[in-house]
Amino acid sequence: MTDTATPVRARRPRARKPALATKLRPRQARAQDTFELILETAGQLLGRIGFEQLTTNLICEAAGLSPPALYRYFPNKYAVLKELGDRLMRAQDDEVIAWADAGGLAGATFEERLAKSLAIHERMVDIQRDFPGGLAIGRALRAVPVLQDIRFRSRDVVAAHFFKHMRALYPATDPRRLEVVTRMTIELSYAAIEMVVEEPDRDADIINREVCLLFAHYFATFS
Amino acid sequence: MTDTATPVRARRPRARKPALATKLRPRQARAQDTFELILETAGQLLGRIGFEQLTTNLICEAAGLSPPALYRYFPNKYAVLKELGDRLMRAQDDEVIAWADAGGLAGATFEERLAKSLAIHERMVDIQRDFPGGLAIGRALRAVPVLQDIRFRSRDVVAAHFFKHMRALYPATDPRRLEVVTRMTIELSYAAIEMVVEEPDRDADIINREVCLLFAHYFATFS
DNA sequence: TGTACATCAGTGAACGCGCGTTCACTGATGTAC
DNA sequence: TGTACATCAGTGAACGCGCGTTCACTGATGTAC
Repeated sequence: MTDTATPVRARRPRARKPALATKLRPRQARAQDTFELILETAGQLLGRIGFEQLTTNLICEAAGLSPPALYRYFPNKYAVLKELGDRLMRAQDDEVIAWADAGGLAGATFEERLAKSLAIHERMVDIQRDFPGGLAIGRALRAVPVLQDIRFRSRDVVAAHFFKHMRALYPATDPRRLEVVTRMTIELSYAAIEMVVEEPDRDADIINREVCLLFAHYFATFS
Repeated sequence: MTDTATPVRARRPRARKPALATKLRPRQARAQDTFELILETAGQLLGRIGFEQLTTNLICEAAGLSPPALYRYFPNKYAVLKELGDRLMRAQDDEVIAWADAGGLAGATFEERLAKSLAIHERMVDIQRDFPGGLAIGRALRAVPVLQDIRFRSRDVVAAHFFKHMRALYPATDPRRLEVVTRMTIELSYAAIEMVVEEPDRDADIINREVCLLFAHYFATFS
């Protein structure tokens, strides 16, 4: 006879996928303020304690709100992180796509191309640096499985725009190679931006410049 | 009169610094196996669920151990992560330092330098890919405040070795610039390695090659 | 222009769960003689 | 070579805390007439 008691089912260690969508959107001005306060507080906390220590209760306490106020808008802390991540990515994407569409990748001389890419690179650094908890958010987007899609999608959108321009600029290059090169460049740019953001200021300028030099010399070999 | 009740002290949201050192080192063969089992299980779980969902109880359950067995060796889960991070970094550092000390950065021709750097790059990718949870560990080293020092120290050690060789190879370059360039290159290499590890195989080879091309063309401008 | 009502926004207090951790213990291994 | 003892290794069971979350409620804002 088998044991009549229900056998202990080993809990399957799988990544639970928490809901990420915001719940109610605020309708009144007061509610909009609360919504923004939650995000800003979360961003600041994130920068100080890292996203792993971040809890909904802590956000509420630091924002001077009661927990149900947060739960009115966000189902859990991942939804807060997602909203922050979306905003950071969108802020950077909008800027860099506009730059590319305005011919940022093109340039008659090496110096012109270098100057243009340096300008956008510094702009990206500024955006991430000024965003509350920007560095921590960027890292969370890498490290938290449920948030990774945000980063991938952002990268893909930017890559698609870049690729369009790259093909026009380097028509003799194998498109497949060019596509991978574009994605790789964007990925490394993200890494460089994060490096600069966490770097003491005295080195930041050198790194910015050298990263752009690195890419410029590389692309000079394309045709 | 002030209230006699102790005022509620707002908890200061600061990153608590958990102890990271391992406690007892295993002495008997059986204990050594347990120690390794904990690390291997943690690595595998990490790859599946991410380090935020990782708990000591979960590691124990998956390893078929009781919690006190883990606590015999590790004071908390960060100590487990630290040990994993140390091992991954050490595995990569040892290899890349040996490569540099054997003249990996030098080469008579562009092609020779390219081939050498491609070889070490692929080796790094293999190490991280074969390491259980390697990708997740790499990300945890970036994203978890208490673990960041491991990555920084690793990067600095490698950078110091590289710099020694770089100065010899490019004596006409401002040492300060060369130092920053070295660190930046290493940082971007890490990012590229992570990108390749998470990339579908078909693109991995292209990315590997292009990253090395990127660096090779850049360094070709130094003297 | 005021009033009644509907809806929106936020609170106080508590809950259950599971995480990190520990206690008192048993069993396994090593060693002195 | 066997035995007694010390130390090492791991278990079962439980703990307290705090996290995520919810309930029933009050107060604020908007709107129909």
